[in-house]
Amino acid sequence: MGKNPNRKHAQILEAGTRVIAEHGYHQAKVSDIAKEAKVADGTIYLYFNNKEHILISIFEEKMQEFMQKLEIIMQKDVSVKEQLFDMAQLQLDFMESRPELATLAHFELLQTKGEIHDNMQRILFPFFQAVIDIVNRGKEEQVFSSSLSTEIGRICFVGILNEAITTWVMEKGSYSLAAQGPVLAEIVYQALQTEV
Amino acid sequence: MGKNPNRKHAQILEAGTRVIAEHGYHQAKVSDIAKEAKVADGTIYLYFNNKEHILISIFEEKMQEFMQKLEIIMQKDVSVKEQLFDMAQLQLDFMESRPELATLAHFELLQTKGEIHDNMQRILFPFFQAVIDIVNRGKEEQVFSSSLSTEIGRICFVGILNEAITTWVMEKGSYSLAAQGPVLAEIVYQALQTEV
Amino acid sequence: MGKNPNRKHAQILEAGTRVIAEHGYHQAKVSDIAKEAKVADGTIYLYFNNKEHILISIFEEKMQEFMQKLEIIMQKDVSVKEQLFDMAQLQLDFMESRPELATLAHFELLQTKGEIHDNMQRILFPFFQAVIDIVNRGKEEQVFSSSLSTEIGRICFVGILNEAITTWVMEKGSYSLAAQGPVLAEIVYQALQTEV
Amino acid sequence: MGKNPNRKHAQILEAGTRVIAEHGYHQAKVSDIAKEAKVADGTIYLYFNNKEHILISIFEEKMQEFMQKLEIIMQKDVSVKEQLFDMAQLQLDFMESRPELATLAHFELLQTKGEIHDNMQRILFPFFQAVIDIVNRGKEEQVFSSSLSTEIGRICFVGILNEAITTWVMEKGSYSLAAQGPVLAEIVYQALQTEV
DNA sequence: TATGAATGAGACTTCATTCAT
DNA sequence: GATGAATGAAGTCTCATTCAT
Repeated sequence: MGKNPNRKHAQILEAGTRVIAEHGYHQAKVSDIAKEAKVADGTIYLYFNNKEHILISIFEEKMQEFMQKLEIIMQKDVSVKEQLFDMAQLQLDFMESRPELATLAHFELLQTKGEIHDNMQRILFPFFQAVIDIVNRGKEEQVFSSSLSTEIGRICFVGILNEAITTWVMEKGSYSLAAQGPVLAEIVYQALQTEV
Repeated sequence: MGKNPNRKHAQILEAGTRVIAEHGYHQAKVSDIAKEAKVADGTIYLYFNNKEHILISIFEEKMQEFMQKLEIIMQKDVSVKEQLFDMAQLQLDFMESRPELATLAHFELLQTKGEIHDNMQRILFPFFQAVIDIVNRGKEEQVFSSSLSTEIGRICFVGILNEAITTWVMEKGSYSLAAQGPVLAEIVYQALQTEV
Repeated sequence: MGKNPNRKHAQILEAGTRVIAEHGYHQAKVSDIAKEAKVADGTIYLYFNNKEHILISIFEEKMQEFMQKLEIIMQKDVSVKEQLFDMAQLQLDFMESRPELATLAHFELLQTKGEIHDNMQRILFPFFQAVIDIVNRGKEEQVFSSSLSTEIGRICFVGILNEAITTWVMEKGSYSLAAQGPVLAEIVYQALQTEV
Repeated sequence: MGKNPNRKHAQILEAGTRVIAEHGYHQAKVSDIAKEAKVADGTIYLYFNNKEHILISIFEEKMQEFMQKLEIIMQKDVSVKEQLFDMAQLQLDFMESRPELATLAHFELLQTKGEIHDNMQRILFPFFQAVIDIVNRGKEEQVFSSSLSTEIGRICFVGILNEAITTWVMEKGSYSLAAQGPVLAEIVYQALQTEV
């Protein structure tokens, strides 16, 4: 009665997310993850090559889920403004419902080299690309300033939302992150119109 | 030849900055820092209680230096716009001239608990306060939207500059960060006028 | 399709011989032997008590096969010289056709205590006895020196052939071992005539 | 008062020799060696890169000692017979005074691949070369048969002495190994005269 | 002050063995 | 009998910290 065949895989991933989010990657012991997942230490290694692989897998899986939702938004035939608002809202909603992920998401910033870094970059790439796409579309449709480089546009979008999420994490989710969506989106929308 | 009495203290701090910036805090070995500082392993512990304290001291010292420069700007009797531009420029200039610090600066994001986190928050607090002050002044002088909360204003400023710095670090400083100052400041300035 | 009832037993033994000969006993994983034998890990334990017993069983079985051939030679009514030549040739032929066994055969040297050692000694005993018998017969028939102890005689025979086999294993069987039979036997025959 | 600077190095090597000889390399735990050497586990790693390196170092050091004695014999201006007798006697004397080494010496036979094997081969090479030299000299001086290949000659010498040593180890040194020197040397001397 | 050899707790990972199916 | 997922004990190695000199 092993239930779902990869039930254990999911259990470990969930446990890993909780433990790493709480203690940080380096403080998180594999045996803690095992205990949290209610499996033996060795069982971890039936599903993951090593500790690093757990972290990367968590990130990859969550990001996949996020990207699926993002792609639906990206394919909608709506105005730039509406799309940008939807994107921002999605990001905040997603993080609010998975606060551990919000904590993990900043991990890559630290890893300026090594396998973890490379994988994080790889995994984040499609998201960055989506932001670049919406900025470019806005510039083409002349709702955004053509005097701003696309990269600077991406920095605005990502930076404002990231800082909002980080702040919320620091405050341990004591208020609604999602409720800030419209305001933050409006600010980004206005920022991208800056003529320089 | 001991020169200055706390010559060693400075040596260790500089060495620590380089080693931690290169490998990350957890990968940095105390013995590596000692070697880089050209002192014995044990000497480190004459100046610092433990490894954590090296990190905190680095951060504290650099931030002190930064805050001194920032205070000069804050006390100037100039327009809100000029002050905000000066603040942004200072931050970018400072980071470009100390790329290791830029790398370290994001460390606190990871530490959601523990002594490091608490100290980082304490050290960053005066800077955040300065940003809050300029936002408030702008709102009072009605150059910024009064419909934006001050905290959201702070998020805009900090988020956009942080992301610009992070991106520059990731690209290993392959372009001039300081040169982006005017554009980024202009964007922040515009963003803060958003009516919601 | 179970064919022979102890078909699996033989499969595992053959697989064990290959895997242990290739990697050595300690490096050989039970799961590798299972994979090579195309059975499940757990199946191994239906036929063998533990990993050690696989090794002992391999040795025992191969030695049994060898001893059957040796006994035929021992019962032939031929001269001491002919019998000694036949014995040497058999040993080399046998090893050349089972190079994995040659590798395993030296294992006992390592185990100066423990269950493996005791079993190896037990298994090798009949072979040593056969060598002792031929030496004794030679001494009785006065073709070998009576001034040599039988044990020293045994050491000559076993030592020379063993070293020849070991060398051949080290050279990864790049030449014919069996072809050295007549020369090596001649040397042993002469050595056993040494008066001291 | 650290006494000799590499006192610890020697302590660990001696402890390693004892522990590995008793339990075998794979059964010997690094922590056992540390305990036997009366140092902390971590101290081992100040002097050796890893467990393998301990084994190789033991072998290398003992072999160096042996080779120094052997070289003295090799340079004496004596007859082939006398030199061969001296070589055999040295080997037996050396092993009898270091029974642990005798146990270790056979280890290389097992390691048909890997770093240990390569190092053992490298370390044993000079000894094999010395045996080859004496065999060649005997052939040149026509005291040994010219119809025997040098390699076969080496096999005789090494094989007979090895088996004598192994047997003595198995019997746990219950008799004098060195006392067998003259007899064994005589046998080897005679064996090398075999015409084929 | 300064040194750096020594410590030893603790982490990750492996793998022989078990047992529910 | 057969399976193979799961177990968990055990071992190697690291590195922050100490302390005798």
